[in-house]
Amino acid sequence: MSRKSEDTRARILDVTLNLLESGAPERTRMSDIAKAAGLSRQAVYLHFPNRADLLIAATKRLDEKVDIDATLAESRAATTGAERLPAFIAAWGGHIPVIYPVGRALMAMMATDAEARAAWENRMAAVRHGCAAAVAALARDGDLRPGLTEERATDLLAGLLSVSLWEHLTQACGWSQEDYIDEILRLARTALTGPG
Amino acid sequence: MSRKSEDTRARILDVTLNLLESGAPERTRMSDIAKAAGLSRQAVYLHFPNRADLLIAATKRLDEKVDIDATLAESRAATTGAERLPAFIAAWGGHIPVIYPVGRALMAMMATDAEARAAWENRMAAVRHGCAAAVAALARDGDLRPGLTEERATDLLAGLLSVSLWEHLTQACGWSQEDYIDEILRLARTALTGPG
DNA sequence: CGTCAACTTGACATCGTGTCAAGAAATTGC
DNA sequence: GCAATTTCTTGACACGATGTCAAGTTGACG
Repeated sequence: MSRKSEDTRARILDVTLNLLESGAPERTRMSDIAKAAGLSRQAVYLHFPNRADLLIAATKRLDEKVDIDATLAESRAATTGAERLPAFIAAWGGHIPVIYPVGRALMAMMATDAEARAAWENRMAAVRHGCAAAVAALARDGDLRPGLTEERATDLLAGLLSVSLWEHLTQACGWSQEDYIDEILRLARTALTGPG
Repeated sequence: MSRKSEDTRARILDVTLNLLESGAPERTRMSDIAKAAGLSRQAVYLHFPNRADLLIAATKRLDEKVDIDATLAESRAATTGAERLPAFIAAWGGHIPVIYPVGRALMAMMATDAEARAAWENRMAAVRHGCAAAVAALARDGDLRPGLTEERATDLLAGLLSVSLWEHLTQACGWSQEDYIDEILRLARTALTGPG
């Protein structure tokens, strides 16, 4: 694993992310990626066994770049549920547009590729984990709406923070990111903590 | 257009719906459909120009079968917004599991096929129309939360009633249909009419 | 100089969609 | 009941994309 090989690998991933972000996600065939990286199509296969693995690696690279952990640390710092919920929603909600292009490509592969599906579900499980933590904080404070189990509340919050709903409101309906965050927060609050 | 041709066409559509509903939606290639209908693959192309058109026709056939219009008429009969909202949510929410198998196949095609995308968006526009009507009824009664425009409220309601959210809660999280309806109704009420 | 890793070139297999042409079988019209 | 027309079959083929294989080239480093 020489320096050069690592560089090429990184270049492939960067180029892939660029292609996905630059408007035409259907133009990210293996040959498009290779061309953009200044390589032959086969050279790409020397670094990634298949397209699914390449896309998954690209999401991981993106995570490193934007340091999602640091972003989420902020919400983990909040002690009370009432503070943690908006912090988490702002953090994840703000991260969705960043991962959306590559997430979209992965979601498109899910239909056919089991590996892509597993990778995406794995990422969503991580989000769910964050949801569960926020819900637990609410529960600890006794703020959870009566009759709502923590698990149910987590399901609900994860649903409200799904990429699909974000896509619907911001992409299809044209909401600003700010409006999206505000409305989802309001929704989550009333759904989880009940009226009042 | 003889009787026989119509019959064959209908048989193809029924068989397609059966395949989609019967667990293995990825096993609905043109050849699978043909085999299940007792036809050659090419015969299917004599009735439908391509897979997208076939799936779209299948959704239309499904609509006829379950008479979605009759179902929605019930919600249209409600006069006040407070009555109309739950009626509409129950009607559409109850319809989702019926159209889910074919909707899923169409959604999977959306990534590549522009025609499939247009067909699905067209259907979703119809749902949005129902959402708008329910929102309008609330607005007429003065029940809409202050600061929320009718359009925004419609966006929100359509998002809450999206197939994706239904899929997440009932398929991924295992909620019962009843729990789903209850929770979405509660969410919609608090989101649209505000606390109280 | 020789070796090894990275890369290229070009051919090929596979899968699913969609097309085409020639002919068989069934239905319909007269 | 026969002829015309429609429905369907058989079998071949093109295409686009993924992924594989084999042989050869280039360049760095000891």
